[in-house]
Amino acid sequence: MVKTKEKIKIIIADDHPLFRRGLKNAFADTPDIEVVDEAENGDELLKKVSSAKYNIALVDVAMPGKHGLDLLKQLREDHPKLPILVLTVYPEEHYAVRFFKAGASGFITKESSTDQIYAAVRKVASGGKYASPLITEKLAFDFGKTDRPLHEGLSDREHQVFLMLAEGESPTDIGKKLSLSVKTISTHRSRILEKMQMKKNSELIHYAISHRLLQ
Amino acid sequence: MVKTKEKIKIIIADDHPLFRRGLKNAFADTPDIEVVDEAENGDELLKKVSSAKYNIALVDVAMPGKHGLDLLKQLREDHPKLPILVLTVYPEEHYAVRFFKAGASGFITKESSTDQIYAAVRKVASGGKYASPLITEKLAFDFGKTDRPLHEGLSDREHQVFLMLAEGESPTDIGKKLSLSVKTISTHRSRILEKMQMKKNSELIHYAISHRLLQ
DNA sequence: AATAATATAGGACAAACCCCTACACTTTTT
DNA sequence: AAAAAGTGTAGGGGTTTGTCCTATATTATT
Repeated sequence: MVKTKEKIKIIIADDHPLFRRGLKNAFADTPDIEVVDEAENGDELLKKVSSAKYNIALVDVAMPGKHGLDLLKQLREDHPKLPILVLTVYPEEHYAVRFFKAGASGFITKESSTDQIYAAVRKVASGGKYASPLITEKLAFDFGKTDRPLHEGLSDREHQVFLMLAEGESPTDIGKKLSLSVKTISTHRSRILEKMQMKKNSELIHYAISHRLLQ
Repeated sequence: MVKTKEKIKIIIADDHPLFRRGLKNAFADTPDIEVVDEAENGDELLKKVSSAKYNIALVDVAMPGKHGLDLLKQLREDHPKLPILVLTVYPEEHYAVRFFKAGASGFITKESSTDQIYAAVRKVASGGKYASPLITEKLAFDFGKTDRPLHEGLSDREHQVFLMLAEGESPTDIGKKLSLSVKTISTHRSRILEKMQMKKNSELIHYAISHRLLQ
């Protein structure tokens, strides 16, 4: 139907040379997608992207230098119209939401097959959003809920207990410090975990650290 | 000294299709190295390695199924003569020593350039050992054992349990995964805490995060 | 060969923890 | 105003962990 079709021009950003090579090679098989540039860290990506000749940025968010949400937000700010397809190594349903909220157009893991990646690129290039079925489900589930960070939904008492748990204090100690029964702390804990959609204290610790809620 | 140009036959094991593709593509450029097989997890690797003949196994040690030091040791046991070149995403200095002790012939990170990987493969194929300059330095440095990071004093098993605890896994789950009694995990935990001069699991988590030992 | 470290785990008991339930009180919603 | 939802508190009962001690087989180190 289309004769002179414009190729989708993408820039890939990943700190692993071999992974970039795999990507380039994979896209070499497609008639409609072309890797026109690459970057091996966030700063390089930001620099190259300013020349504005790409249709998509395919970005690993776990790179040295500027990375993660910071990188994503920066990209968004500098180039509001450039669609960003986020690549990640972890199956993190947890963070997918965050990335989408920060403006990503798609989210795929590195375990994905080439076909999945082609699909994601095409979808995103045409202005759509792409997420794996798993993540889509998760997003749908989350979308009734708060727009704010998870921990802001906690009550004052819960927040207080949350921080103490995140610091590794035992329910018993917390109970003593607050002159409450361990049972009470335990109940708070359950509600905290529920609100934050977590199952273990270790997740609270990770959350608190990554959100700089400690010290 | 080699006249007959036998190609070095390697099998690559990595769970990321695109990374495997990158590797294969990179070796397609070399006249003396050939990727003759691949595996996408540890068990598949063990199976394949027992049948066919390879000169080297190039193995990502962070795969689903059998992996890490366990995989390495198993490979070593089944095929004492097959040189194993370990690939990893982790910051090399933390783990290299452990892998060499377990019988790896070489150790490179996924950040390596193709040239470094070619060099490593050739070195290892000819019966040598390969380590990046950084690791070599580190090894030499550690020889005059100054104050080493706490976690390096752990035995392999302890290290493994340490990481699982740091990820927040419960003793019961760890026991199941490793087919060990909870008691054993508990004993390991005590020794880990003692060696690392800590008292609580939460400290392990903090340590692991701040030392980037978790993916 | 001797010694130390490692990997394994049992027993016994205590401490801690978790799930479920409950209830009073407050805030929000209808 | 009535109903619903949220918050702070805690008990009961069962499960999981931790502790301390002990033990044995296998490796490493000296």
